[in-house]
Amino acid sequence: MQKTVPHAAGLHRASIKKLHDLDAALELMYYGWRGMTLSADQYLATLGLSRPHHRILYVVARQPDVSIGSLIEILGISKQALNRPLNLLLERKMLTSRRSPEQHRSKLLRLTEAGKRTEQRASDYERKVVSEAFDRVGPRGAAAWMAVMGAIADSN
Amino acid sequence: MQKTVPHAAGLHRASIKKLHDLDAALELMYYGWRGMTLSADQYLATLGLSRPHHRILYVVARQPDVSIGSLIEILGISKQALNRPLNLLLERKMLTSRRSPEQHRSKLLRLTEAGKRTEQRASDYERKVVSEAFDRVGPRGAAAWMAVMGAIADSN
DNA sequence: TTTCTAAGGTCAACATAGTTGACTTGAAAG
DNA sequence: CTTTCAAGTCAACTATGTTGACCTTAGAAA
Repeated sequence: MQKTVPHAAGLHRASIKKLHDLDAALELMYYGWRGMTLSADQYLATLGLSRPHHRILYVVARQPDVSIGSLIEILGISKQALNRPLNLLLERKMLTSRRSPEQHRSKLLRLTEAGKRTEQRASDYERKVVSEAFDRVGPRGAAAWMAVMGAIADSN
Repeated sequence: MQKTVPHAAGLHRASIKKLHDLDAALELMYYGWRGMTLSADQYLATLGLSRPHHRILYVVARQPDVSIGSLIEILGISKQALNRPLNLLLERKMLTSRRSPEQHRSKLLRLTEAGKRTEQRASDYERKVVSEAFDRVGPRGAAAWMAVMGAIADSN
């Protein structure tokens, strides 16, 4: 989880024939996701971190004092899958964990200053990509993008 | 690659506080990608297949007689990583591989009827999701979505 | 007080998807 | 005949996830 920093490929969009009207949209979703996360992932890799660490930092930044159980639910992964990246972040002192005064059962997670810094920088890379794209299409285009993505996200 | 069919979680979008203006967009990209691929992945799982198999089928459907080398380049993965899913598809007779008459070195890949059927169904699930979302926002919204995604995809 | 329950933590085994590196094979080209 | 190159294979590894089983801790209830 923190050793090699492999490939770092840029992977230009391959242009292949379209069989259907919507093929371009399918490919754009794939390359869009990769395009948004690529620079953030490269930054995170320099710290020996990756996507799951970022997801944890992202959520804790927005829900300070979140419990482990809630975090598991929000991230949609198992407790065991959360365990390793979470412990790495605690070891690296990007997160603190304390028991709440009243609800002594749960632990409350917070970001340290280092954690906040890292979360911000990684998320900034992603926001920068989105922001530049939004600038090209104006506020109405951005709103339409949000509407489409919302419909897709809620389609299940 | 073809045994258990785990979790199949639906994972509703978690609504967490927004620290920045564009946080909603970051989250929509994540949930959008998942929303588009979820039903296709569920279908593929019933066949013991998954995303990498679909990616192979998708490309070969659109570039019949593609060589292994080109496929590697288009998919952006290593020859060794391609090997297992590709062989499974050959064993399952979803793909055929033959040597070309003139360029006898390279192998040419094609979909069998079964391969075409599977590729179509899986891609249909994805197109259906996108199509319904596009219907809600109209052609101008769809065009804006494409423009934003194109800008994001090409941002590196 | 003892017992039950819920949250958290840990360990083992496994699946999947990728990586490098080191080969072999088979056909084309010199 | 030898070299070159595409393809194929084997091993070892990393990373991210999954189940299942089990333990610890602490609050709640009997």
